[in-house]
Amino acid sequence: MGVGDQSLGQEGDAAAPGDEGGAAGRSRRLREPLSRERIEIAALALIEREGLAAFSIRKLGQVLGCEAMSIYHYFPSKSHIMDALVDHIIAEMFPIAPADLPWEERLRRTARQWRDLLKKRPSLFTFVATHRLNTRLGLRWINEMLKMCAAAGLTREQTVRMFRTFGYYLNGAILDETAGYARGPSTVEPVPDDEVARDYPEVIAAGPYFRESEWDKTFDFGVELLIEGYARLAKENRRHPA
Amino acid sequence: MGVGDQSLGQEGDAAAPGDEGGAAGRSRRLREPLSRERIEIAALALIEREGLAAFSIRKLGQVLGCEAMSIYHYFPSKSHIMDALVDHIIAEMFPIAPADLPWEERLRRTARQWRDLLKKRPSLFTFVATHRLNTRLGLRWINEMLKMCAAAGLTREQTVRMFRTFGYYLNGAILDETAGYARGPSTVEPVPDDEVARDYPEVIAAGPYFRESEWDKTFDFGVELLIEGYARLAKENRRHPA
DNA sequence: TGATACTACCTTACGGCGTAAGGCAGCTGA
DNA sequence: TCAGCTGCCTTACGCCGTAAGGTAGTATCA
Repeated sequence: MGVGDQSLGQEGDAAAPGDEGGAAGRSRRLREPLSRERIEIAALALIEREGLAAFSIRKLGQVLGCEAMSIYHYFPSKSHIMDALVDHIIAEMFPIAPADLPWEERLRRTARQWRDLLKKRPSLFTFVATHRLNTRLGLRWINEMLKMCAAAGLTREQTVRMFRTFGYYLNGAILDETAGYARGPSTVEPVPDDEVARDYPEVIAAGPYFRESEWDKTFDFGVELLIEGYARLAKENRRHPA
Repeated sequence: MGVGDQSLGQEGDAAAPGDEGGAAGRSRRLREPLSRERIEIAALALIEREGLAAFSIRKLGQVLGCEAMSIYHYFPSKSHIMDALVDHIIAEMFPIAPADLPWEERLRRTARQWRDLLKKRPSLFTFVATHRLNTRLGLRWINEMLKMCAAAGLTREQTVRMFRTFGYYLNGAILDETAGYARGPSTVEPVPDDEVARDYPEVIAAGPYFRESEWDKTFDFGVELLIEGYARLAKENRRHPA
């Protein structure tokens, strides 16, 4: 896959190669035209296949059967692509949990939904977690979530802190599961097992509950703890109205 | 700062330029010799000054007054440097909160300590959060934290889930404050303010509590909620012993 | 019908990156 | 005196994002 074989690659991937005239313009016809949507979908797939660090515009071009610079006709920079990808997965967070359910259940479902969604795209999530959700779609989602939290019956201030702390927990949990103690790019020189056993007995004793099979339960443990906390606050508010 | 002026840069930065012989070997003497420690400290400073994305071995070399490849004499790769940096800041987490304090207070203090430490190094934290703590020092810290959690009087299983969920919350919170809604590399094309006011009223209403001045309170809100949750679990255990 | 403008995509080139391979000066011990 | 080692430098390779400018095909209008 050197530099010299681009035109070959283009024609090779395409269908119906009957009437090739030989001119560069001809071969362009043979594949589906580019579009923002096509670029985004290919990028999402490439990122999860090769990892965030290995994702590049040039490789994306290879996958799409075009030159790297052609992509810049649809997105002004790589950052703009990344932004579009974040938006792409936020779109999958709609519709949110039905409004006729109790707020506890809605929160639970949203937590699960967000987690399931992002664990399908672990590589992209390491990007999502360290960037903003300031797009229109992101704001819409935050807006809906704030309404959901308001239904718990807390003060406005408590409602916002509830939204924030629940989000903290969610993202922290997913990040840990995604890039955490068990998977992903780990320390270059890990500590040998026998040394761990000798020097860090608590870690060993905790081992069974660190396993991936326990992640679901640990995640729910925290979610329920927080929901109970919010509910308890709401009950106190009712007992001592401002 | 082109490529051709390396040797000039070396001699210019150094002290005591009295006896320069002119040979390349001479000028080397004029600056402090390299060492792992010196490289780590320069790297930490450079990362916070220029950001994680802009951090490179070549720039690190410039700062240190040496060629990029000289650094590879002390670290086999950039990844190894990053690992050393993570270890460097974990070292600052010792000593942990005194063991004679109640576990609630120890947890509170550790939360604050971890948060204060990482907020001083926001750029590095975006790396820490998405990587492992599998070094000896990291394991030692986890080991101590597990002991701290065990003092709450929960079952072994609950203790581990407590450790995990508290860590989820901590890292999620710090990450959000570090790369969150208010700062850092945001969306390339932010939504205009008047559009936010029109379409996302809940976000506007929540605005006052999203401000940076509220972050401390929001952080503590979540910490206390979790600690109360753990304490309540412990009390239930005492009422219904296994 | 032919000129014009626009769209979609390609070519070339630049400066930066991590790092493999190898060189070379100065010191240390034999 | 000389071998070997330490500490650092030189060169080069194949990546990267992207600025600048080209070019073929299509649509529009005279």
